[in-house]
Amino acid sequence: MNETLDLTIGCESCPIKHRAVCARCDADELETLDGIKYYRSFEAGQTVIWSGDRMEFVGSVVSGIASLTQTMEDGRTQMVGLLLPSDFVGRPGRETASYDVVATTDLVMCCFRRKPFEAMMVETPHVAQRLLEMTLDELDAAREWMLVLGRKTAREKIASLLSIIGRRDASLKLEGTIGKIVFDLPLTREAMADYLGLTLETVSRQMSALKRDGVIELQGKRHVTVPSFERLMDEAGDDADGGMMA
Amino acid sequence: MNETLDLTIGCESCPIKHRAVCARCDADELETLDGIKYYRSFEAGQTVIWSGDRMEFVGSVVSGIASLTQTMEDGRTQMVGLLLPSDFVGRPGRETASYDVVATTDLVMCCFRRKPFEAMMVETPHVAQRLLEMTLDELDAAREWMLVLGRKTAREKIASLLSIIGRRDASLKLEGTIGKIVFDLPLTREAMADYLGLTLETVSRQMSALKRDGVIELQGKRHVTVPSFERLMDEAGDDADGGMMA
DNA sequence: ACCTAGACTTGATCTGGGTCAAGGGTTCGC
DNA sequence: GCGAACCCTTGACCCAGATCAAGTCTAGGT
Repeated sequence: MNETLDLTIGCESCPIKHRAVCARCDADELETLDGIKYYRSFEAGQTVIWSGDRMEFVGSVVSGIASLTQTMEDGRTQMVGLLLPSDFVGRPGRETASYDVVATTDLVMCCFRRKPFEAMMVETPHVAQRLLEMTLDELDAAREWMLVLGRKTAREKIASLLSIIGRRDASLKLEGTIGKIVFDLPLTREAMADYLGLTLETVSRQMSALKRDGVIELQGKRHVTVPSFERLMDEAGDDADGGMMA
Repeated sequence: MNETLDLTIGCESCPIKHRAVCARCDADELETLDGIKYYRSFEAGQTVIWSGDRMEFVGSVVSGIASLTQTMEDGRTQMVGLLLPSDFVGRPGRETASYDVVATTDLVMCCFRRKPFEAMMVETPHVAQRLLEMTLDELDAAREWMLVLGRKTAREKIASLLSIIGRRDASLKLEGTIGKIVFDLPLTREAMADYLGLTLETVSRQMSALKRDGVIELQGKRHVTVPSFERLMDEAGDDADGGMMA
């Protein structure tokens, strides 16, 4: 786990310990990255980059949450990815962005100018390999989400989202308590709806239903307690260990 | 375009001209691949590999169509990817398969034993980089599909699927006629439903509706003529050049 | 203290697509 | 030529989730 993090593309001073240091070859790539990396901060609601814009940088999320969204001309929007701290943003080798990237909460990103980053990738194969692993993980996540979008009921969708956020949050805090999990929802009801392919009213109703049925407890609108994670997974319709393999 | 194909992982005798030859460095990797590659044939309906099984090989589709599907315990299934000739199958670096891979039509695959293939990847960085590009393309496709699954109506879903298959098919045949497109549907109504998150009855009804409205013509059940590709794209709800960028 | 705005909840009603059911067409083996 | 197995179509009905419409709750701002 820690060894994997060490191979993540990132930077020295991030609160999340992830650096472009390769455990295998003992080289420190930070040297080659210096001068091309910089930080960018965004307020909640700000757009980081618009779909179709020229992409000047790649980078990773340091703190906060960003989301990838696609919008149709008539305004229907679908969130196609949730970027949590340590997630990579951008696509080496492509000139323009394919989706809108929006700061869902206040957000800090660690960026690298794209061209020099691509050059470095060619010279340091293990960075490309690490990037491949990360991309394959994202692909798996996207495909798991396709099952959620295509076949699950509203209640199962909510439970799936809560279990993903809960798991990520718990593992970041290293408090992998079996059973009980506590976390703050970083998304508005509307953002949840956009991620799940629902309306915000349906999200609200199903949250109330899950609360009524004792699957979750709510302190305020955003603070969630899950008394039994197994129960939540069950509601999500996943087999018990489904997401643990990733 | 041709240069890209030359970099695709593949083999010498495939009907599709794709080989692991690197245009950049003039090396021919086939040499290192010999002895670890082999062919496998499957009949329509056969399962290539089950989710959770140990993955002994990676490879690419030579002819026919395979699909990646996920199934819930109660039998609901969602197709999460469609593999057309030249598409890569498998995940270097992972021991077990994440989805069922099913032969949708008769299928021939060109396979490489996974371990030696992984070893080769480490030694020949440009293969890893080509694989990264392909994976990023797949990720884009998966995310585009999330919009289809989450926000589009049944009619738009059908139109989206037809435009994807039609485009792929037309570009393979190099008959990129502007406007009119003719192709054979390689999927049953049920497979279409599984891909679109619909029931087969709804697929059938919407196909009839598109036919009634002159968006498509049907000769038999599977042979499709699209008189105006622009019209089809319009029905799909994409902006006109949406899928062309990929 | 009061006002406003954004985030959320809840109710009433409507509808797109699911479900159930009854066919039709083709292709196979016998 | 006949049944059987698929694959596909069409109709009738139903329901989960969308839509429309009031509200409530909370945090700021003045």
